[in-house]
Amino acid sequence: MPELPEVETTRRGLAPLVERQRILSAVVRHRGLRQPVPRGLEQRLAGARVHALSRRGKYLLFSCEAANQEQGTLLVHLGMSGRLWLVDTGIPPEKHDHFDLVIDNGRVIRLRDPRRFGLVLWLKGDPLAHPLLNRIGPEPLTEDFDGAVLHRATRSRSAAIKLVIMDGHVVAGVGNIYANEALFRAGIDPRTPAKRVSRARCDALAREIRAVLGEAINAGGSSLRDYVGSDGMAGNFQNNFLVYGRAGEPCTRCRTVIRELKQAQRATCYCPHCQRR
DNA sequence: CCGACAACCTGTGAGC
DNA sequence: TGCTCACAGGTTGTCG
Repeated sequence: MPELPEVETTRRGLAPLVERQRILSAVVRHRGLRQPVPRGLEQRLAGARVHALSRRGKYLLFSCEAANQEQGTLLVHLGMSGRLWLVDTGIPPEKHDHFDLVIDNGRVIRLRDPRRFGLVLWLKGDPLAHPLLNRIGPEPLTEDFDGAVLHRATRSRSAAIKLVIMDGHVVAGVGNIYANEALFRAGIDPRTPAKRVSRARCDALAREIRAVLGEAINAGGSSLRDYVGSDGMAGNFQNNFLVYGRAGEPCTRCRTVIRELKQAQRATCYCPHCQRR
C-alpha cells in the first residue's frame, strides 16, 4: 500500500491527535509481523506519553517517554498492505487488525495489515542509531538530496537506474509507483545502467523524484485498492499517474503505447519514446 | 562492495 | 460457480 507520500499523509493525519497524548494501553493481537512484535511492548507503552510523531523513509517514529521515564521510540512500518488510522473506542477489531494504541482522548490508533510485512518495534535510546534506520539514504524532500547526491551514489552501480532509486540506502522512501513516475517525468529509460546516467540527468531525476513525491503528499497520497488515509479519506494522486498501471494506453505526452516489463519481479511501466537511455 | 534471487503473507482478479 | 495462477504499494537475508 504505502510509499512515502502515503506514510507522510498518515503521519500528518495522526500527529495532531497523538502528540502530547498519553497512551492508556496497547493491544497486540498478532505478533507475527516482519519481525515479531516484542514481548513486553504493551507494558512499555502503557502510560507512556508521545512527544512527537515523525517519519524516516517509510518508517513512522512515535517518540515516547515511558511511564518509568525511559525514553524510547515506537517504530511502525506499514509494509505492503499496512494502514494505520484512528477509530473510536468500541469499534471491534477485524481479522487483520493486529495492533491498537489506546490514547487518552478516547480513541484508538489501529494497525491493519493483511500481509503482515509491516513492523512494530520498541527502540531504546537514539532510534536513528538502530540498524533498520542508520543506513537509510537521504530524505528525498530535504536538502540532503539532490542531483549531486544521486550522481555520486550511482557511479559504482551498474544495476538499472530504477532499481537503484528504489534502494532505500541510496534515497529513502522511493517505491515502485513513484520510481516509475519520476523516471517518466525525467525522460529516462528505467533499464539504463545507473552509472551511465549523466550528471544533468541525475539533476532532472532528483528534481522529479522530489516533485512527484511532493505532489502526491499534497493530494493526500494515492489510494489503491482499499487504501484510505488516517482520517478515512482517500487520497487521489492515483488519478495523476502518467505511466504506472497504464501499460497499453497511449502516452499522455506523445501518444506512443506505454509498455510494461519486469525488473526484479516488479512491474515497470514506461514510454519507449519519451524515455531514453 | 555489488547484483540476483528467494523469502516473508494474504487477498484479489483474470482466465478457464 | 469454483478452481488455479499471477500479481500487489516493501524490505531483508543469502549466496556467488
